[in-house]
Amino acid sequence: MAGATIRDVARLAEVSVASVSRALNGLANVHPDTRARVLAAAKELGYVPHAGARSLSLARTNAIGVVLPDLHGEFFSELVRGLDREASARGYHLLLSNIHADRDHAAKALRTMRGRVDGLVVLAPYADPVATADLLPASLPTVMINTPSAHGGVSLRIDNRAGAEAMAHHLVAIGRQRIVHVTGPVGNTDAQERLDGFRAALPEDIELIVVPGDFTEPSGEAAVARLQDDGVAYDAIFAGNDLMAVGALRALRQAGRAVPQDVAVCGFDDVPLAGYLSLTTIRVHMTAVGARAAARLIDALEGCDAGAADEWITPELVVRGTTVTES
Amino acid sequence: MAGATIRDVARLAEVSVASVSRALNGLANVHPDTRARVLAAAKELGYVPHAGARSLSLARTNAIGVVLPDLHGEFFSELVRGLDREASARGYHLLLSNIHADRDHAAKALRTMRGRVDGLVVLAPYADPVATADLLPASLPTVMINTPSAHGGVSLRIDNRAGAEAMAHHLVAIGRQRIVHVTGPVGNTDAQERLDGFRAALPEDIELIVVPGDFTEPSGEAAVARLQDDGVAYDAIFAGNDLMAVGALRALRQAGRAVPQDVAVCGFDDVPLAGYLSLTTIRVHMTAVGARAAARLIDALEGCDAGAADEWITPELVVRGTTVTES
DNA sequence: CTGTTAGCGCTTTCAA
DNA sequence: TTGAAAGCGCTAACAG
Repeated sequence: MAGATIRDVARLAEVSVASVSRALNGLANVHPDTRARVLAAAKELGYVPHAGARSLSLARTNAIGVVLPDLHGEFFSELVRGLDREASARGYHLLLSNIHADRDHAAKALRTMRGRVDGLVVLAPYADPVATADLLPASLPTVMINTPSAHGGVSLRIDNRAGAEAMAHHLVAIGRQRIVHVTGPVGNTDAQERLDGFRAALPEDIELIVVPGDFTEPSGEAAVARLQDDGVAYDAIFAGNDLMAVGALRALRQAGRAVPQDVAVCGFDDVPLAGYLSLTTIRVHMTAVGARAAARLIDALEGCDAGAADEWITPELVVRGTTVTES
Repeated sequence: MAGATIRDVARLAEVSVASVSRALNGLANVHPDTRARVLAAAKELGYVPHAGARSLSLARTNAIGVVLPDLHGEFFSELVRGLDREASARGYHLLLSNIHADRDHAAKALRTMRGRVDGLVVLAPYADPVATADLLPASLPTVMINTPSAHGGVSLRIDNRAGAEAMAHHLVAIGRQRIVHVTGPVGNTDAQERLDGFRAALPEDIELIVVPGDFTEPSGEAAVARLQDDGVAYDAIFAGNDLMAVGALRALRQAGRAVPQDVAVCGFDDVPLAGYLSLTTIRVHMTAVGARAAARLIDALEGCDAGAADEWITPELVVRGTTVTES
């Protein structure tokens, strides 16, 4: 019952292990009769090839390691889904490894991937790309997500700037003049890029009011409260992410201001709740990111890589009821 | 740069490969000097052991295969998080494999796990447990989730009945008399168990009105509309899942009925939206399910398994504003 | 077309 | 305490 080997099959079929290997792998140079005998023997024994042994022999595992800082939420599951879709379509498995803040742990986790996978997709937990690159086993091809490719490998970047620009154009197009941006936490790269892109895309005659936030719902609420207290006039709020936009919506409702008539509200990310609340936002299509990451890595593994070192994924503007009145 | 082997280390340290192996694995019978030389050589070469080769030799991979029908949503990511938490705490990796409806594909996916993983956690895509069990490579220990353990292995079950019973008690406790249950699709096991448990826990003097649904939001909306049309009187709705409860809430609001005063509303699952809408529901703690599944599997692998074949995970009643007025 | 054989990189008896 | 050597299960020359 427990694991017939290729040798057992060879014995039963009365051929050599080489013939079994050839027959089972569909090579051409096998006599039909031989192949039939092998297939029959394999079926009779319930033979299943031992992937580990195969990998060792071929020096290929057909698996890719996925290293993530954190396994939370929608973001993660979409990314993994994209990775899996592409990987399984091309005959690869996914080996998951989540990495916590601890550096040593991270280094060990990466090392134990050697000999298990052919390459790595890494969503770096550290701000410092060089430091992260240092942890990688030099022998493993790697695709980084959202980290500049300091290590000379491939890197996939979310184009936060482009997303923020698209939102700027949208708000201007619907005639908004005095726009508030609620930022993410200081030091957060995504937050910074969104602010920069937004500011850069805004025409001179549009006023931009920047209010600090930290990507949490309460901070969005607080931002609106502060604006009210200070008596600041504005006709649009672009929150650095959807959670803060949701908080802003709540505060605006309490303050009795009409959305989108008085104030247009929008966020970034397109979390599931955004659809429910009809929030205009920027969708970061993580499924696509995952699929591209897997595709680039496998291309590299199979020696047919073409693309540039850095590839940008452009997020998509999703216009909903918080910026335009719905028909 | 690319992958020093144990032999390289041995050569540099001027010892045998056996000594390198012993030194690196921390065995006792190694002279301190030897160990030091080996460690130095390993560090100099940047040696990282080849997990694949190690597995083959030890007949242990320290990986567990996770086979899921579908990688969608919160449900999935919570489950994986639980699996990963337990697995990585005990030194195991997770190898992901999603299985589509196609049987042959499923069988192949399962087979290619042999030699890659030490055991399997399977969330069966098929209603028929026996058929699913048949696909499993007989040699791999397996924990099934939400499938009766027809195969003689371990099985983790979500206790839908217990959840529905808890909800029944809650609704009765708050004085509801004529209760509607919106069912899931016919043939769905979860849906059936929820209905059965709910019915069984309701006292004789409480009226139960069963309305068909299909686990979608529109079907929850439609159910309420139908009740209105038919002029049916009721003071509570227990939807078979949260999505339908959300639909029901929307329809009730349109119909101008007050929640929870006129009608108490509750669901099942505790999706993220439920918290936002303050929906009373039953939380299925998938993280716990995942962690238990990994724990049971690893226990079995390491020969210290104790528990029963079937283990029930009891979901938790979460009381919110759609059944009781919030303080 | 088929069998023999030498590895893949590591662990582990078995002797020394 | 150490080294030589035999595998783990499979693939891939290389001869026949």
